[in-house]
This record gives sequence, C-alpha cells and structure tokens, in this order.
Amino acid sequence: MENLGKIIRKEREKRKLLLRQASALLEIDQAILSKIERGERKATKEQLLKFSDKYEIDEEKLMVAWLADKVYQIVGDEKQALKALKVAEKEVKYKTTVKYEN
Amino acid sequence: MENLGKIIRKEREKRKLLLRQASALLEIDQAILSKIERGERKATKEQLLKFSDKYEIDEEKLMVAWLADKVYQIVGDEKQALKALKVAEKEVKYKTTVKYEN
DNA sequence: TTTACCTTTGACGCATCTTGTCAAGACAAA
DNA sequence: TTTGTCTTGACAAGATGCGTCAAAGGTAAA
Repeated sequence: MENLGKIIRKEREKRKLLLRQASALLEIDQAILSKIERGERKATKEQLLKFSDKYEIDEEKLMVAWLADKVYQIVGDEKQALKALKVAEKEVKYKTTVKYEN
Repeated sequence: MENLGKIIRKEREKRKLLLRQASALLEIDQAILSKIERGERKATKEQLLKFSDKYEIDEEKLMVAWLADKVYQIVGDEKQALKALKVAEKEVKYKTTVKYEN
C-alpha cells in the first residue's frame, strides 16, 4: 500500500503527463498538485474525487490511502501510536456491529 | 477501553467533584470541561496534561484515548475506515522498524 | 411553585490553520 | 544561455479551533 501522493504521481507518469498537463486535466493548480504528489500538502476531498474521476482510479483505493495519510499524520510520531490505532479500530468495529446510531 | 471524556468524567465522579470544583482544580473553563467530558469538544494537549497531573491518571493511558478519539473522528463515518486503519498501522510499524528517518 | 444549585448550550471574538493563487527559484537538457 | 519542467515561498481569504461568558435546562428541596 502507498500513500495518496505516490499513487497519483505514479498514475501521472504512467500517462506521461507533465505537471502542467495534469494540472489542466484535473483543474488543480500545478503548485498544489506538486505538493500533494510529494506529500507536502494533503488533498481535499474534492481533489480526491477529481483524481478518481480524471485518472480513473478506484475511488475506494484513493479514499483508503487518503484516510490512512490523515491518520498517520495524527499518530505517526507518538509512542502510543499502535495502541491508539487498536483502540480506534475497536470503536469502528463496534460501531458497525451495533444496529442503532446515536 | 474508553474515550477520554468518559475517563475524566468517571475520575471526577470518583472524586465527588462538581464541575465547578474540577474546573478550578484543573484550571479549565467549566463549559469546556463539560463539553470535553461529553465528547462535544476534544481536549488540547495542554488540557490532557492537566488531566494527567491533577487527576493523577497515567499520561500514556490518556494519550492513547486522546489519539484514538482523534483518529476515530477522521475515519469513523467512512466505509473504508478499517482498511485505512490497517494501512496506517503498517506505516507506523514500518517507521519504527526502519533505523533511519526520511 | 419558587428557590437554589449544577450542568449544558450557544453566541461571540480572537487566534491559528487551510487553501488556492501567483511569482520567483532551482535544476536539467539542449 | 536558453528553454522547459518542477519546486518553493509569500500572500490573502476563508475555515476551523479555542476560551470566555451569560443564559437556558434540568432537578430536587422547601
């Protein structure tokens, strides 16, 4: 698995698009695109949908990478990262088990 | 495992403190404290340390709950939540394995 | 019902963070 | 040097986060 930036950079290279061209295709500013590809900025949800749409990449795949990036940003440099992820996982599982919502 | 709000509310009740009194002890506004306990607001790191210090709760325990809350806020209502957590977990594990940074 | 007390809610202002835009800088190839 | 591409940094506007405070809700006792 990779982060979002690598996925979309790989896709752009596969399509032999210059940043300038990808920028036009996606309707995303070239500077921002450059930063997203290198992980310097994180994409907005709107941009994510553009990647999925214009690059024809499975939206779920991108969403997973996108969410994982955000999660990593939060826990990445904490000693308790793994424990926290386990707890969050439990909560997610619990939520999907329970039939009712708040 | 619980979220941070439940932990500190339980601790306050255990100590039989009114919100007003806890607010004074912790030096956190009463309204904010109420919201944190109910999960309406998330605590800042500074507040986290106050909870650990004044309530004498293990800092790591609070940190885990705090991080898990933040992670859950991100992935909680997404279908790909579990997958994303797995990916993030892999990254964390990878990072702690590798000897060098970036 | 009135009073007293505790908790919750909501509005406000301020600070910080995000986002997009743009121009300049860095770098490599010709 | 010139040209083409990518990266970097500064800026403004908008969004979000945070603390403060007063008012509203809720409850129990008188």
